[in-house]
Amino acid sequence: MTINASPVSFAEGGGSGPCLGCLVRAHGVCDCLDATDLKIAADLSRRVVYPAGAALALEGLGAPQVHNVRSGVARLARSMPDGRRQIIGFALPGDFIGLSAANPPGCAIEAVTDMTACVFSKHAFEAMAVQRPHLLLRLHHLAGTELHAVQDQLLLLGRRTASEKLASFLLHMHRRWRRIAATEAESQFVPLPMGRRDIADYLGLTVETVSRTFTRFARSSLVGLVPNGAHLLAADDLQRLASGGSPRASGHGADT
Amino acid sequence: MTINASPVSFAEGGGSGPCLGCLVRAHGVCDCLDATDLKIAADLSRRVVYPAGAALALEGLGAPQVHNVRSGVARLARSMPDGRRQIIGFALPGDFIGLSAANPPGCAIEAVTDMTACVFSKHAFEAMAVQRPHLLLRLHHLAGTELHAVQDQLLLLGRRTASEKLASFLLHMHRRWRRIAATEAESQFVPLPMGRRDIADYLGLTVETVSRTFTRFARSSLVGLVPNGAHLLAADDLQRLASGGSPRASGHGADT
DNA sequence: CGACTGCTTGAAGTAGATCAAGACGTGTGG
DNA sequence: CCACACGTCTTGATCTACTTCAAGCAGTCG
Repeated sequence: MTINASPVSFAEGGGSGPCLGCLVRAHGVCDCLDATDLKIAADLSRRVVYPAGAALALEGLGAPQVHNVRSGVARLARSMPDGRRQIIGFALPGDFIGLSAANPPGCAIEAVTDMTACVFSKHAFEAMAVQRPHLLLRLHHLAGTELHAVQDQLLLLGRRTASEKLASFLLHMHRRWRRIAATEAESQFVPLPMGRRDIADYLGLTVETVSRTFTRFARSSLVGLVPNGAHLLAADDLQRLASGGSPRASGHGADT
Repeated sequence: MTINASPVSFAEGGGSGPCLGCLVRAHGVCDCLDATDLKIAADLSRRVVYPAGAALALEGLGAPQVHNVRSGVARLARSMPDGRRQIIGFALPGDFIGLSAANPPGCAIEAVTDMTACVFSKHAFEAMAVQRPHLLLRLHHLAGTELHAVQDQLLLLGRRTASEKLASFLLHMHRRWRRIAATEAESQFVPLPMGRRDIADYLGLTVETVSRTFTRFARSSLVGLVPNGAHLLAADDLQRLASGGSPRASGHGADT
């Protein structure tokens, strides 16, 4: 039950500048740093490898560290004493966890897949940030984006039906992945490395409902299901569904 | 139907320093400003009176202004094309709307009661902020708090039952009001100036369910209902209810 | 005083939860 | 290689918490 994998860390600061070759730099906070500052950041951070299931931070304790995801996917979750869990968000490559992002006093952070991240001491990172208006502004901007995203999530959780939730989720993830992997910009494929349980806890549903809704989507040829992902076969129909375009009448002819 | 009340604005900058006497200053962003900066802020802002129902900002358009609530209550809401609405939050006296708070690209902002606010041009306010580390830090801190609050709301909307939602809401509002009106620190009274509809849209429920749940609480002597408010008669029971204390007592230790 | 609007209460309906098997891998060990 | 256990995903049957529909009721305001 409890996956107790321990992270493998290896300091890599001071090398020939690991950040310069960072594949996700353009999408993250580090984009606004010049070569000099990148060097400083590299010295301040350590590259850490987390196996799937590892905990980067425990719920309740404010993490003393901030993370910059290089590869893999993490989930931020908050849960209730009786086990009910709400996933606050998924952190994809390039995402920054801990400051602007979500984790003020306590959100559990766990690796969904094997992942690598740049880890800074929160304190040191903040100290660096206050010196650099560029970076501070970037963080402020990220906080705004974050806030907006989480508001959408409020609307989704409070007012959308199961189908609308799942459709929104697929489109949302598709957009996020596409931003990262510009190579396959045209691809209608959405990687879904997280399990059904995670999706359910993200959308405020049960696994069964998620599974059933996926099946219904597949039967209506809205999506093609494959292990760890989905192909969006009718993105515009999904879009209409997501925004409540066809309220209440979801049956696309394919009944029984 | 459409309440089209227009705000009454009157510039008051430059007077004998209206901010110094501001009753909510200690709770808001302005707390970190000294007399000189307060004067500058006063010159930058105008005091505006909004009647209940007035719109401070429309959904979809990024508001070009930021608001500092002096008195009264506002609601931030986002809604779907078919009318379903989710209230993102309520702004109480001392709350700051627009920057750290919620309103990046578009949340409708409406006055729940008659209210007064200090209104800044977003641009001018930001310009002032970047010059003042104190203020910027305060805003950053506020953004963190905001983010944390909204995460709680995600958990509430996604995983809590109607009773748990309402109990949480009452306790949450009680805490917030108490922080403002230090005078009545001991009071178990919670002002609820917003209507049932607003509460329902905040909690992801219907008016009927909110009303029924209130009635049930009142019958169980958990709360005493009065117009525009409630007395918390058994705050600890409510607290237990809010955190999911009641379901399946004891139970065999299923987890490790 | 009657129209309006917001709150409450009741009865009926339903989306999604819960309970309960099966199907499908996937890894382990013989 | 198979046999077995284990976890995730799917599917079906039933149940229920909340919604929807439909009145009543109490302030409020012209």
